Amino acid sequence: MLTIGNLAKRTGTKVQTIRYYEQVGLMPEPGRTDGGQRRYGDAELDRLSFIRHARQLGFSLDAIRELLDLSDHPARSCEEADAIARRQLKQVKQRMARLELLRVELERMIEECSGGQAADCRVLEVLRDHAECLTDHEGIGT
Amino acid sequence: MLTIGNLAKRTGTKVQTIRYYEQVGLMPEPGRTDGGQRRYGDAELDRLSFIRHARQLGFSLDAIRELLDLSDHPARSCEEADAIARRQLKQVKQRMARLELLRVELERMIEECSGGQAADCRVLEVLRDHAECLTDHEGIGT
DNA sequence: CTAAAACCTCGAGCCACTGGAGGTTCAACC
DNA sequence: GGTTGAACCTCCAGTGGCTCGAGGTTTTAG
Ligand SMILES: [Zn+2]
Ligand SMILES: [Zn+2]
Ligand SMILES: [Zn+2]
Ligand SMILES: [Zn+2]
Repeated sequence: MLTIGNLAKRTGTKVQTIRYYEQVGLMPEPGRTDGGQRRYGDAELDRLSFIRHARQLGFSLDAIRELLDLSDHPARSCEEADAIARRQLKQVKQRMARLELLRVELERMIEECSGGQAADCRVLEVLRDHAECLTDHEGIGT
Repeated sequence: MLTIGNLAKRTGTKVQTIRYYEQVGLMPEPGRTDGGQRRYGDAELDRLSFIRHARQLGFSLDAIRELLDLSDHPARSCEEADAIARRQLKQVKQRMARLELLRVELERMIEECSGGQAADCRVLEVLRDHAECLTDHEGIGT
């Protein structure tokens, strides 16, 4: 029987995160001691490892919920699992493509700035005027 | 004089976002009509365009605050602006590197799955056991 | 003058955690 | 068996960067 702290250590998770997963229904409510502390068994260790691994691969908690559900029903078709993974891959590729555009623009403006006063800063100039950019950047951020 | 709606249209921003920027001190408190509605001039148009463009390039609102400050003080050195841009570039590169690792793992597990039952799904197998992965993925998500 | 489009404020919700306050339980040691 | 201190508990708030909705007011075109 594992305490929540030991489960956390074994899976590289924070204690609060485990309680959060329980709260949102990703982890089951575990058994408790007479004093009310959580105690976990091997099934929960496996489940949390699965969740953490899927998170590291970028899956959302909603996606993980579905994946766990499929993993719990071995007789079902794996079509859905594959579809989730393909969606995830597509998203990753899209993000990479957008980041690549950002990289190019950032590198260019940094390279072109020769220092001095803010008035002549190439970085600030480009930010003030998108016409200085080579590419469009639809969407924001990431 | 621009209404908030027109300013929004011209910059590709949502009205609520403009109000949010005002709330967090990125946009100044504009003039108001007698009835209390916001009215903007060209300075605000420029400022919001700057903010939006910087957001498209992935800068955080905090970074943008500093960049705006420098842009407002042309006599200052541009060292700091360049440093902010370099930090941003570094972050972009790091994210791309991490996404590339995810891409490889996702592609591999999708390719190796030959369909059928969830019991034999390669996607689920890999999620259950990180030993099936080729790379480590420190950090989570993105 | 009326109708409807656009504006206003305030509050909550999103994702996936993370941190803290204030209190209780457990385990090890003497 | 008692003491200590680490680990646990619940509940609440905050993060970033918006986004939406309710319920009400102002503006503007016809
Ligand atoms: Zn510069
Ligand atoms: Zn641009
Ligand atoms: Zn499969
Ligand atoms: Zn792995």
